[in-house]
Amino acid sequence: MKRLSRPVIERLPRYYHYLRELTNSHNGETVSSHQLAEMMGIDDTLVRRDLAAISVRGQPKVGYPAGEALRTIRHVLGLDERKRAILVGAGRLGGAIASYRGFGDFGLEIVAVFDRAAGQVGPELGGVPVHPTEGIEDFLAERPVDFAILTLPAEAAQVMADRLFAAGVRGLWNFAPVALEAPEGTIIRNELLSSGLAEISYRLAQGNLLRDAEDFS
Amino acid sequence: MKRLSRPVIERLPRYYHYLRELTNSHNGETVSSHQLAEMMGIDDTLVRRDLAAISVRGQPKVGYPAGEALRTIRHVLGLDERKRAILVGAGRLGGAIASYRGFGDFGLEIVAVFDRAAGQVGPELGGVPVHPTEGIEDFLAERPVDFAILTLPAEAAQVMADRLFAAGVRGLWNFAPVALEAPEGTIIRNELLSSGLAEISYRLAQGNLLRDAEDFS
DNA sequence: TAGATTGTTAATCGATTAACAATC
DNA sequence: TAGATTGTTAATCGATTAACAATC
Repeated sequence: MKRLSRPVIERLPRYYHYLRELTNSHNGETVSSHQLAEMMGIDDTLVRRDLAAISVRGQPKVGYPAGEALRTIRHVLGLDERKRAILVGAGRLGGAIASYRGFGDFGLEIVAVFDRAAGQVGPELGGVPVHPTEGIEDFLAERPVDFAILTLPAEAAQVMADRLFAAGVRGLWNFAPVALEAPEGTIIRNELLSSGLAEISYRLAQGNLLRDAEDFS
Repeated sequence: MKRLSRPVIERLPRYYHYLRELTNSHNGETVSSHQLAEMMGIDDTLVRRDLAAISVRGQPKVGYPAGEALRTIRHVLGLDERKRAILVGAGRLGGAIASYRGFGDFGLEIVAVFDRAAGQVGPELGGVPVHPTEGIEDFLAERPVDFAILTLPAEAAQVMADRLFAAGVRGLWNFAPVALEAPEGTIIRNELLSSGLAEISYRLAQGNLLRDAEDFS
């Protein structure tokens, strides 16, 4: 398969979301590009183009097979592969992520939590064992992971990121409110939640309260 | 000022972030488009274009005034205006957001937290008073807010969103893992955290570990 | 068959980048 | 002045949408 463009990659989880809704409400054997387009707030040509890009074929006059589309998206995004991760920083946000069960559907398995003050956190967080930060390197040497989730304060984030990459971590899902640098050959996704707040602020300030198709991100 | 395009709006918080770093490390009186471009991982022409769009003028041979650029972005994004919000859903994620102080720099003031089981949460969360959900309408009638932050489970989210909009809320910052519908004339931003996970999953699956300028979102 | 819907090519649109003149 | 950097116009690039033929 050709490498997908960024816009397509960003739409796939949304297709996935809506297709799941459709297939749950058992009237969802097939779905037309028009239906999906309406749910997504985009043009139906774009839906057909996206589905073609991941080789989901429809039938004229009938539509697309919803279940197959769902499975294909799962596969293309790699959601059907287990991804082992550690979480660093057992603050409130870290606790929320460690406890949230929904990521399991996306193949995520958090195998350990690390915190400077592990003792104060307790032996487990969201059912995951908590260890002191010092032990990260040893842990990773024995049990490598696919990526790390970073939920530390801004000040501590870059240092920890460097440490993690040095210890062989290949990817980082960063929730610290700072844009982190990653070395060549690794992947990083910075979730700057304040960007969302900035957008809301801008739109409120503009008095631009009209909702458009782009409200989903 | 002309209405800004979505890509520009998404870059402004990042400029803001880097400009703040620069001005903190006191060698930051002026900054060149080249410097900013490097930090952002984008072309320097784009930086000049963006700054021009918000009427920040530079001086040939010198660069752009960092402090002024910072203030202008604050103003354009409306970060210098106080935004009053309520937070609905005092789970772990809600607690993390209510407790996080950094949003204050963006003008956010969370004035109340609501939860179905307010009694179990306690009288305060992150220093904000906690009330039972039943009281939302009365509260908003007396003390209107600019928007609401939603940190509920997926099942409860749409019903609560409808309730909030009916009670006159004009904007919604939604962290529930579901894309919510908003009525005409209101704004909504859905933070689907699982989209970030999907992207990481895809990139790991592709073995595409090369970091590019797009790693920031 | 007629009608609906897919699949794809061509046109459009918008954002980014290249080129370069203006300017301090 | 010479050189560096801005500001802007033109070119390019990529994504979306329009048009429409193919097809069940």
